[in-house]
Amino acid sequence: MSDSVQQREISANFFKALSHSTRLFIVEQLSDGEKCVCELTDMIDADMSTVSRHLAVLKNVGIVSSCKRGNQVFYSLRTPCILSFLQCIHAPLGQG
Amino acid sequence: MSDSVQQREISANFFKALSHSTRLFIVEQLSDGEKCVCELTDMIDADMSTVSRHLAVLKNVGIVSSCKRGNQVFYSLRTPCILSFLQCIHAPLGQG
DNA sequence: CATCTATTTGTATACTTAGCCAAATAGACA
DNA sequence: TGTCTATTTGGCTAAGTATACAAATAGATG
Repeated sequence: MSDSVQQREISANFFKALSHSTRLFIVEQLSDGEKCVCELTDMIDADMSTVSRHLAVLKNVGIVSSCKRGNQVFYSLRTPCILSFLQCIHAPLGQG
Repeated sequence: MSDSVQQREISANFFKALSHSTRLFIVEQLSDGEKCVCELTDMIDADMSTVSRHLAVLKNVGIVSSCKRGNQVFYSLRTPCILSFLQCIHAPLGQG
């Protein structure tokens, strides 16, 4: 498989991870600093197991990383450059 | 629905449109200038109906626009800023 | 060690997406 | 008008995704 094909698959998976509003919400929340699953669950209208699965999706593509302390798992944003993406998207989409 | 909730849905749909390697390929091809469906179909190992549906997905979220001339439909990139996204993604993902 | 809290994973269900083939549509042009 | 080419849409199937609930796991603490 050529480099560019492989790169497109990586990018596609990256975008797929961001293609759910709950996961975008999580990314936004983590831009303030790390949060544990239970804190995020308090903010999201979904079962903790669902939130955990969303976090796993983000982690799989490298958008967040996790760190266990005590019996809590803290997630943090590994690629803050996503935040500038988000701002960048809004502008062009609004233009037409 | 609050503005930010709505904005997240828009962004999520935008990312969803980019979350398929065939569609990323199309975006790359269109960065060179407009192409008709048949040209794209020649480059992609899929039925023309499939390519047409991918183009419709991109058009729905405003990533491409279309223009009919004769009996051909030409698609072009409306948000070239996606190309800088793509470059931007690769860097952070490679970092760990 | 028993048990409590936080998290993840198994499983089932409902929904969505991708793909193909075939049929419909639309323009060009004899 | 009839027909050819380009494109889109209908309908189906297979595969993937989101979600909840329940069960399993792991650390903390009595």
